[in-house]
Amino acid sequence: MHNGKSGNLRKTRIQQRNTETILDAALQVFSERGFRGATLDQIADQAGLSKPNLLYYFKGKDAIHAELLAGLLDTWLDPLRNINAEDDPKEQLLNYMRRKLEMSRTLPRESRLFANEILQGAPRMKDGLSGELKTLVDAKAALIRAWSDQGKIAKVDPYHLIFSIWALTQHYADFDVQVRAVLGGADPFPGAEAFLDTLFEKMLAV
Amino acid sequence: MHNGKSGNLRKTRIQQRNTETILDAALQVFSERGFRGATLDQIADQAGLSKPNLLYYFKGKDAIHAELLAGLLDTWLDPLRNINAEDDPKEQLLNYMRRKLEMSRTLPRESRLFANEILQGAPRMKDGLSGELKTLVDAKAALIRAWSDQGKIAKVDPYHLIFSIWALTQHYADFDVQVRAVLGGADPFPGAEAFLDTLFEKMLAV
DNA sequence: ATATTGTTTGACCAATTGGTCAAGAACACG
DNA sequence: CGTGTTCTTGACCAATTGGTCAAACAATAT
Repeated sequence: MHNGKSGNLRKTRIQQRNTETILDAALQVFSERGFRGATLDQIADQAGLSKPNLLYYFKGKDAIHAELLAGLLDTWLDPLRNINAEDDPKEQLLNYMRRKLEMSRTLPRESRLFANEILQGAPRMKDGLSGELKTLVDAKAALIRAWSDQGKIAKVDPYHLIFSIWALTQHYADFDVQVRAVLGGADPFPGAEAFLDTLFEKMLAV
Repeated sequence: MHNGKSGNLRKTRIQQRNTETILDAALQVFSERGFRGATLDQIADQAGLSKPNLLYYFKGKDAIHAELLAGLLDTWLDPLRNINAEDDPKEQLLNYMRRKLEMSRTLPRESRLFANEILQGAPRMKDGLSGELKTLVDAKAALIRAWSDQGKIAKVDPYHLIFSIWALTQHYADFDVQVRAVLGGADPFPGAEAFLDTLFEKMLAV
């Protein structure tokens, strides 16, 4: 029986293993070629399976892509959720930045998958952006604004502060080729962390 | 006679007009769908020409894309070239940031074309990155480092400073959909300019 | 063992798409 | 005008690619 996109309650060991293999292969290929640039043959190749076998586990190219995107926004926003009214403001914002930078280092494929989707106008994620994303950012921006007003951090536009964290950290995953070309191939992350630490210290200091 | 990619010494008025129309249409389509996501039919449509007519002026899809990329890196790096040893350091860096932000506002298609190319691993631009780009950045980074050492600006890693300018400004063009979704559709640029001005003031202050 | 269910694939389609070509339409110019 | 050149396009190809299907091949349960 064809079970397609239904939850992750896979029946057999084989199903579990193969869906994981396929999703990992698809993440690889989609992230480096974009949705339309990726072919089922490439994904099948990368997964070490035949194309019809791929389509035994997923209804189609769109379904694979959709499943990858489904969890992505959530994963991506998770660090932002941890920001709360109780803990130290500056420390939390620095930590958020650090976690995002860490994600660029350890999950570059996910970052590029996301970047590809946004670059193309987010045709399969628009809802998530103006719904889940906006709601969460609005809430955290209000919190940051309060900190600003109370003099706990410098006066900054909370929205652009959040954008700057996204831009600065994701840049190292999304523009990796360019960064490494300029640095002559050296690992950018140690330098990036030091730079961003100092930068955000200065930005937020009252 | 087929004149293809040869310089821009077009013969007739018609050739001049049509090559321009095609390149503009191609910029539009490539920037919003990526190289492989774009089709000749879409470009022809956008240009108001037939597909064979497109191919009368350009040798193929690659040739159109190549011609667009050819000038792009140059245009993109132009503001950086203006940084010199004579004028005021902080003022120049602020100006560079402002010009890059301005380019994100007025040339978002070019920014996205560039982003697309880098995201895919820069298959058609690698040489430019490790050649022209690296050389220029190395030179300007040395200059910035000197300013740092002389106490004319704060102590900052010049490479990551440059990366931060790219990341922060291009983000508003490349992630436009996301930014506008969060802001509820409002124009991000006025706020961005104010935010980035303050940010770079603080970053560079001795 | 054997029937049942789950998995895999070679052989095929139909649609899309980059590109060709010959012939017609528009244009330049003596 | 007339004629050679430039421009334009409808009709086609061949290759790629997302997707199907029946038949073969494993696993598992009884």
